Amino acid sequence: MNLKEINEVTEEEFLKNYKPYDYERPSLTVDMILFTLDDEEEKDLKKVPEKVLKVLLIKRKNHPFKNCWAIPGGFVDINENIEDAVYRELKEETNIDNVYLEQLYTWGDVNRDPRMRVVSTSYMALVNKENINVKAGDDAADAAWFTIKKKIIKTEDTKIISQIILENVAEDIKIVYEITENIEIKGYNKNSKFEIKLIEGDRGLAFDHVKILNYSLERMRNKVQYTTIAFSLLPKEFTLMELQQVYELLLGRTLVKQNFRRWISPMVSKTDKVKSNRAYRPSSLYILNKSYIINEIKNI
Amino acid sequence: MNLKEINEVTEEEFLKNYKPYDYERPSLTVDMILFTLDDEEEKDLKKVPEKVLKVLLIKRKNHPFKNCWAIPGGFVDINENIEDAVYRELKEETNIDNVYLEQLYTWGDVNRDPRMRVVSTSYMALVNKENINVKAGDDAADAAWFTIKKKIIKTEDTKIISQIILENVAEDIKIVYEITENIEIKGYNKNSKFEIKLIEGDRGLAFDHVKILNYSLERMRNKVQYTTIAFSLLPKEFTLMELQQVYELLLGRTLVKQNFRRWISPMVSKTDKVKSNRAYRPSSLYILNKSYIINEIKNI
DNA sequence: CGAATAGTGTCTGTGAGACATTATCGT
DNA sequence: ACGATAATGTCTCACAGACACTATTCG
Repeated sequence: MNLKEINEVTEEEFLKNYKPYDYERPSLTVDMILFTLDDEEEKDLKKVPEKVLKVLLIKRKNHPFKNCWAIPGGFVDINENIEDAVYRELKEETNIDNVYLEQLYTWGDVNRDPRMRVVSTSYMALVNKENINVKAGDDAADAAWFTIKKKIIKTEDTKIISQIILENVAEDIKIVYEITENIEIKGYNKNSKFEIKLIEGDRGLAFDHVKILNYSLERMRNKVQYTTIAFSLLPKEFTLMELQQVYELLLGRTLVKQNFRRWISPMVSKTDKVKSNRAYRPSSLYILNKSYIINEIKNI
Repeated sequence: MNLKEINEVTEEEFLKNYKPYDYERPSLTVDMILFTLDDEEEKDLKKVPEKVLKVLLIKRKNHPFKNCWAIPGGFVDINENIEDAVYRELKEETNIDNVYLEQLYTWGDVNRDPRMRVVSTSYMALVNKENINVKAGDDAADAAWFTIKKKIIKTEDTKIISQIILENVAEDIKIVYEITENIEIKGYNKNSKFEIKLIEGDRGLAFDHVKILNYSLERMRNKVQYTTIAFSLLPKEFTLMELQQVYELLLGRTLVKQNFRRWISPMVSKTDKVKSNRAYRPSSLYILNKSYIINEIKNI
């Protein structure tokens, strides 16, 4: 044993005497982007109601961004895993329990929050509206589902201009953002910079929450193509037409009926129930074959 | 104006008087998983050298996990964006500058670090070894490239057993972990739990770094299929055989030559240079067409 | 010349896209 | 009967997989 080793402390001793340096640390929060599906009003009984995508927002009752709408979330406790925090917050603000929350991204810019340094890890879930029951949390004056749409306005080589439209008819709120995505090449990857501008609505969303919503829409559009998350938006039993509507909504393009059915057919099973409350031939209800949740599905 | 509104403070006043509550906060670090490609020794001039994937690890010179190998990284400063921190650390430990670092995941379990609560956001980059020059940072006694391989041992319905093998011949180190992935269904998503066991080597990697490496290998395998990141591992000019080797290595399966060439052909352009230092017909060097970096490529 | 890779040609089956047709419901 | 969707059928074209063959280099 040489001199150096004699002078060394063991890991046990080191940890016993360890005092964290007294430097400042960021606060850590979690955000949950909850998406759900809803039927648009349709009086004509001969037509299938259109589906719309909705996102859960809360109205902040405290400063900063008082009275602005925001993505629900909260602080992570020092003795709490991040995962546990997000499931706790989810349970506090809705009654949801058995949902899969997927970690999306961690937002760590210095000036995200005007109060202090706050780093936020965002999670996303797709839920069936019938299963949940939203209640406002501590920091929320109100909670409401907003329809969310992303419209592509213009695409160039390295620039994409789009709009994010958030709307709640009951509250009479419409918020429209214009998002300019500038694509840079860094090495062999693309790296986008976003410019965000509020173009309609009295006030925008709190913090950098538009950016987070935009990111989660993109992630969802990708995931929908090779997983079965789209099914989370529908009840256990659904018609193939409803399922197709969901895919069209999430992908942002129309699909040819028979081709969609051919693609989806190995994943679903027909039940002996039918849905028949409208002025056309009733359609069979289908369920998802469980094995397809585990294995990645073929690209649509 | 009602009584409530009279009593309200403005956001400006609120922020001026805001004192952060004195609760404990986690420390925040970044980890960088750097992958590169290397030729395996091949004396037979008639054969093309095999490619191996390598990952950069540093040897910790302080407690905890003193003398264990670890993923390079460091603390995020309170006045520093997370992104800036990871690029700063990258520059400090290597001389890399113009690489794209992709955020992977944020690890937030309470007991990740025996000293205190540390939350870590990990980033990944694929680099060409020729462009970089690794130097050990402050907390690192040493830095070295380890070959990394993931072998599937057994796959069942909801359980996958694999091994992660890390090796450095110069340092005479071989570390093997067995990873058992238990797949659960949560809603319409899969949710994996991992059991990790060191089965070869004097000591394992520091902290939860095997878990992070495992995650990044999976992410890379996915990304390789619809982006051009594989090209980051090669020099600007490469042969189609080298490129195929990279794809085979990252995907973990062999590809048929002509099919691979047909698939890759729209993405690359032949230069008028050739590579000819071995005992067989020289091969043309190719370059990637820049437009394919931006647009997503077709699935392989 | 031999042993290896470079590079091209081509057959085949699968499956996506598109279009067409019949069946069935409520009004 | 009408207007809508349900459900099935089928033609075509693109392309992935597989295999075969020739060309070229260095030792």
